[in-house]
Amino acid sequence: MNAPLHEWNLLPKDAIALQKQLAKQLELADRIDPVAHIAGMDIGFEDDGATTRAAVVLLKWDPAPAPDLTVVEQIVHREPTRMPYVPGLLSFREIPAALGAFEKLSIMPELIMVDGQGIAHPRRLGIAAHLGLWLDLPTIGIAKSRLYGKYAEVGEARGDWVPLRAGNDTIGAVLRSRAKVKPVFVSPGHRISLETSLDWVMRCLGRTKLPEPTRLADRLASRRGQRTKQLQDSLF
DNA sequence: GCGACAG
DNA sequence: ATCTTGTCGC
Repeated sequence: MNAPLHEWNLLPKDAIALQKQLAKQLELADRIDPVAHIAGMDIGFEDDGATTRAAVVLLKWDPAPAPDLTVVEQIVHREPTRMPYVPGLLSFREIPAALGAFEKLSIMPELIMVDGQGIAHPRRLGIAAHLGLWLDLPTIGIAKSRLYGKYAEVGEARGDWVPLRAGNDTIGAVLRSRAKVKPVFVSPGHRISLETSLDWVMRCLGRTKLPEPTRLADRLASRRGQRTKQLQDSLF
């Protein structure tokens, strides 16, 4: 599964054409193996953007006796940044480093939660969808802000959600993952439906806005998250 | 033509 | 995304 450079270093027009082709291969019906492990993935940058830092956190999922998630592995993988950020083409900038991190994982998960959009994208190929296709694994996109789609106001209670739509299609959901806090944008990536995506996000929610897999990956990928963790650890 | 625009 | 302390609120 080595990623040839030509697959990622594309001119915008070619990247856009490729997205349209790949989107046709997405499966939006559930095709998920029994879930034993869930991974969270996020990207951060260092050296003023010169280095891309991919973080993957692997959690063990225990449904009984009480739903529980336990961290079993954490990977941080660094690579030189190869593309600038272009709205709509995020996956070409971040996936290469993400793949490097997944290759270092000793166990592959049955489900991946990605920081970013799934199909809630102008060409239905957000980073979660693109990664799901490449790894051939179920993926869910959980973004902290909107890239594409229209939506009505969401209720204030935790668990309330409204559809995120584009034309006549529902491409995701705007979910109030925590009472009175800005909602998150959930959209299926690959091999999963929106309903199941929402179920998993709710099941992985602690008392924070982001579900555990993405929250932990976020912390591992970001500078401030590392500093905060070290500070907390030093306080025992 | 004028905004909007994941991370 | 990143630069960054304290501070307001549940």
